[in-house]
Amino acid sequence: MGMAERKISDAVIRRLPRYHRHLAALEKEGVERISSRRLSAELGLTASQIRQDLNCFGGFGQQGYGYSVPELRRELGRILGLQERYKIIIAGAGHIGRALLYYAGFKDEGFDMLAAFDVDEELIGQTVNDARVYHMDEMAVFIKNNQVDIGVIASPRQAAQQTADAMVENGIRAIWNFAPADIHTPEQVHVENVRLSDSLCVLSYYLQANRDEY
Amino acid sequence: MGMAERKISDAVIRRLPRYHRHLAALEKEGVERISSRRLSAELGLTASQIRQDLNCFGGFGQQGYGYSVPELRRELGRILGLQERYKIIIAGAGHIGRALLYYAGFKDEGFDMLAAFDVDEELIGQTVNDARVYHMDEMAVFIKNNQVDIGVIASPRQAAQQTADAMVENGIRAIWNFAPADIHTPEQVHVENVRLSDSLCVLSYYLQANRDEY
DNA sequence: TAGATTGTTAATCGATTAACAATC
DNA sequence: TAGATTGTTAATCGATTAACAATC
Repeated sequence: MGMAERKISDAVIRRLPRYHRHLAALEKEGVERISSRRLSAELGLTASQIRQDLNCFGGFGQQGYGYSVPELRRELGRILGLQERYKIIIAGAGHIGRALLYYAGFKDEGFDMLAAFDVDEELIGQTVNDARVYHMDEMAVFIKNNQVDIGVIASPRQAAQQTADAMVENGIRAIWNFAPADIHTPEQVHVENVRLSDSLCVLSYYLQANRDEY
Repeated sequence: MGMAERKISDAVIRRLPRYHRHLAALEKEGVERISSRRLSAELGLTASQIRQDLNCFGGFGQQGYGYSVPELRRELGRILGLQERYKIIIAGAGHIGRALLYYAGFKDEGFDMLAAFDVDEELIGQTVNDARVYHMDEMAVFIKNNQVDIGVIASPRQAAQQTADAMVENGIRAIWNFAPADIHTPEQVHVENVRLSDSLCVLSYYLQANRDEY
């Protein structure tokens, strides 16, 4: 694998989970096959784009027929690495951190939330949906001992970079960042930013832009 | 306003909050001016792109000098519509909905979380960080009476489209969607999707892709 | 003035869309 | 077979980057 395959663009990767999720829903409904045309209508994309995206990874369809829903769903799951289980820890057991711990859907999708870390003595020692909250100082050792795959940053903005550094230092290669900060990491570490307040700002922009159209 | 101005691309809009946030931080530190070059290094973009982006809205800089941090911050705030206050309601008072109600930062940025709505009798009547939880049936009237600007969908996947319809019907033109569903709305309504599990899938993909490089 | 840095045009790059032959 | 729909190449479109004259 890897090597000679030409690089898949990030734009393509970001559409794959949508395909996967939609196909999973179709599969549940018992739909057996689907054309790129129908898929495009349901997802608000073009059929051409969907076929291009899928053909980055192989020809999963059949001329005149379309795609087998269960097969395509399975292939997308494999491409996304969803057959694996991932170990996750959360830095910051505040409201967002705890909400993530409670979200049961993640476990079903292969993501195990092992523990959270905080500096607030009130929170330390608590158990949230089977995950224990430890003192932040114990994070490094925990990551190493448990071979954690993904680190979530749900700590305050000021602590974000430091937290990321500690995660990277202990072998984490994927960071899910909820702090409104621009985190710098070595390039082999993938950072996925969830910038909640940025996305509210975008809503604000479009509300204003619409208002100005009169 | 509006009219003749050529349309600003969504890619540009999505960078504006990052500029704004970074400039706000610089301003707090007392930094008075900054060049596109330095800004680009700190944000991981190119200087050229930053100048292009800003010049969609006007020439805020000065040759040989750069940009005045407070002035550019102010201009970006105005462009994003952040001088206004926005009224928000949340459909779904589960863990995510409540975490959003608790996030104090939003209020500071002009976003007032007025109320939440749910069908769970246990939650109805509770007060979360000054916001009351009402029965879902009361949402429509509340939106109309209070001229709500932004509707947050933090309800289960199955209820998402129906919730969105109710919001749109009652005049909401901006939706912040946390449900893993593709919501369809009239085009004048802006939907901002926060697809948490999609972004976990992207992390999964990159973890696997890295693994395969050996 | 000399040096720095913008605003802006032109060049490049990449992503999306269109088109259609292949084929089920 | 006829109709449908893919896989794939080519055309288009848009976004990013480079370059540099203008100018503080």
